[in-house]
Amino acid sequence: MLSATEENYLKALIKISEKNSVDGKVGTNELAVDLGVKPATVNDMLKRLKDKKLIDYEKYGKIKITKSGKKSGIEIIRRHRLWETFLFDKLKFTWDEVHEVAELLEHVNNPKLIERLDEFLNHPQFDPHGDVIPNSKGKIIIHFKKTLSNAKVGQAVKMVAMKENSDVLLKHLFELGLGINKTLKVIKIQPFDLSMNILVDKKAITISNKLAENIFVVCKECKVIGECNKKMCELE
Amino acid sequence: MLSATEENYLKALIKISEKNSVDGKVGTNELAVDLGVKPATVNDMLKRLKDKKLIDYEKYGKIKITKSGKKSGIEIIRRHRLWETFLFDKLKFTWDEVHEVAELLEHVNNPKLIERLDEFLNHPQFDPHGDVIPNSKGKIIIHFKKTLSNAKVGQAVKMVAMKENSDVLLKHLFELGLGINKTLKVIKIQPFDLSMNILVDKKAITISNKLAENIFVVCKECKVIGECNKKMCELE
DNA sequence: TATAAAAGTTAGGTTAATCTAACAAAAATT
DNA sequence: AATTTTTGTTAGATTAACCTAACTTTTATA
Ligand SMILES: [Mn+2]
Ligand SMILES: [Mn+2]
Ligand SMILES: [Mn+2]
Ligand SMILES: [Mn+2]
Repeated sequence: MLSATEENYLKALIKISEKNSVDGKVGTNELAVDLGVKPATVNDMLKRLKDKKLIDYEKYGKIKITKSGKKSGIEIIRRHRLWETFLFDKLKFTWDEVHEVAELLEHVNNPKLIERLDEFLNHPQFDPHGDVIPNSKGKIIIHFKKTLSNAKVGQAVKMVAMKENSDVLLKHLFELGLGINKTLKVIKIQPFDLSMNILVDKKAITISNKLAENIFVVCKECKVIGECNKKMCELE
Repeated sequence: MLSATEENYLKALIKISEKNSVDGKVGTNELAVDLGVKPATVNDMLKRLKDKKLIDYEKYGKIKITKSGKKSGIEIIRRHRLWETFLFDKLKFTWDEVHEVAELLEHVNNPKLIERLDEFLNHPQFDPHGDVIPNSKGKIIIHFKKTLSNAKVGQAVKMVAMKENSDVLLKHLFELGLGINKTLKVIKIQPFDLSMNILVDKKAITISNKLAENIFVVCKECKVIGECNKKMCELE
């Protein structure tokens, strides 16, 4: 059994090692900054995590999460993102409110709860920020995401994520009636500035090329999103 | 801010003092047994709870929860019962599975979460065990519950709770198609053994007087359940 | 009422998670 | 290569929540 604190270390380790994509190794100070604690505190915890075989680590060396550590960590990320989806879809929290509450809910460890929640939410693939929700086997489906600016006239695409999570972008999208999982159909592209006329919820709107470059989409017809731009998808 | 442990002490205190209805005072050992810890541990915590003005307590004296302690405690009970309702109504957990998970979820302290959950569940008044859910002001609507055995021929009543929560009773009710919030109409009462013919979901069933004495009901017509057997309610 | 039983307290110890302050090793810069 | 900066470790404290063992007070009962 993992404590909430240990769970947070694993999440942080996964997040940072994804950023440090060279070798996926992480430093003590880096972890301390991310978790908002002192390096001495991290050092203590590293010993416990090593004992539990959740990390590989030698004194003065770099930290590397183990297979087992990653498995647990991904499970926490799954819980976090499912709760975010619940809060957004069902309880009508806004995009920027969900994270804080999910930070608490993610530590409630009951497998049946998470499976039932997943079912209740209709096995969502993305959380409200467009991040992929790992499946119940801990597998993260890799999405070959393209931006809306790659879509062609006449094409229908599904919005799956945003390039950044800033408030200005979010508010802008909200005002335009855009959001995760919405279906967009490209009506026209202006050759001059590449701005697009698109159809959302039967309403025609115009969006700039700059905005289109910040919206990740997948081909509407693709059932298996992970295989999107391989065979049938028209997005390039 | 209260820790999960402190919250559990307040819940236990409210539960036990309701049972010790003479003066509502509780002893150290009693609390220890209920919480599954040693009396010495309780003694430690009593000092902390007293410092936080959540209990009144003098050395070798009895423990009495304060106004403020009760307010917090009822808030936890509200969360617990709302989560139980969520698990039962939305995630299709069974009656006997919800408590364990709600024990964890109840400690997630976010007011907006609870208000939204309450809304999402349509402001339920009872949890899946028939216990009253305190409202957002911490008020517990007092129900003048009567057992089904008090109902008269021709009367329609709503099932609100069970006298006990045993598995045998639950299974029996389930097999008969009975459950919380179901509307029951009394068709006939056998003078010999007081067994009842009742209508549930348009189906006629027969139940023994013993069972009828274990089912709490309120008059179907009463909007304000708390005022049930005062004015309009036919139940006596 | 004296004594035994029950209830409650205290002292001293443990563990997880945090801290500060001092120190040591590794890396970067001159 | 020497020095400085950055990074990481250790020692020693603290706090909440638990424990055991010994002790004290209250209550019950012979
Ligand atoms: Mn988040
Ligand atoms: Mn967290
Ligand atoms: Mn319960
Ligand atoms: Mn609890």
